[in-house]
Amino acid sequence: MNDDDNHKTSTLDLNLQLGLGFHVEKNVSKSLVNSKNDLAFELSLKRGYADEQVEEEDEEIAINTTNDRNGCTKKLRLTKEQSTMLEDAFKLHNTINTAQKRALAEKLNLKQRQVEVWFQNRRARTKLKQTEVNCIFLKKCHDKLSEENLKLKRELVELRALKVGAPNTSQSSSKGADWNICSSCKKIWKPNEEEDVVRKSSHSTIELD
DNA sequence: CGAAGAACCACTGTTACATCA
DNA sequence: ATTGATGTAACAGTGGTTCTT
Repeated sequence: MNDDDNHKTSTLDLNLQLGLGFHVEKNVSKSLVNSKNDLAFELSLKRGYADEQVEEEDEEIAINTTNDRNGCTKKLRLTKEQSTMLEDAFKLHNTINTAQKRALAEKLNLKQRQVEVWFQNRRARTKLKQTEVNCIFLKKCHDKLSEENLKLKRELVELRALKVGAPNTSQSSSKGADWNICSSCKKIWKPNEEEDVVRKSSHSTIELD
């Protein structure tokens, strides 16, 4: 690592510590990388050469994965410190650009790929959590509206009962009280005059839902 | 200028492993 | 010591965007 690299890393580290690097947009971050003699670095970054270079560097640093007998990568948990710092970075910005990824990976002794995967998984977890919160919220709304709807239907029944029970109507006052709310299906129904109470399937109803 | 292909990135779903009760 | 549940690191597949030819 040359002096320019050290300068770049220390600048980025400072940004990470101060939370500056995650407040800027992607292109602005690129201009940060682009400072001074970093034009060549940016060009190589654009062409993907930088990643190859970093991959080689990654092999030199300690990582949280080991190989088992079959050569498969074994998953090891991130340390508390690594998780905390990743969380802090995520709080500032839930996506990272290449430079930030590189700086974080270097700082945490991880591969860039690990940092990238961590952010992907973290975003997925956040989204899942938010979906759950939204579901709970919508369910509460639904329950509240259902309750309100039921209340309004009951009011309607009462008003109809009053209307049919009022003087100068052609119907008898007792008929208004015939409207019922089925406790199981929550339908408002009016049994036919000759209908058996048990034969609820044929009653005239008002849908509540 | 538009089309095709490459490279990159983010997202989603899945798998495999670590940890805990 | 064993087992099932849970959390999560890692991966594969896919689609969108950007750049190059």
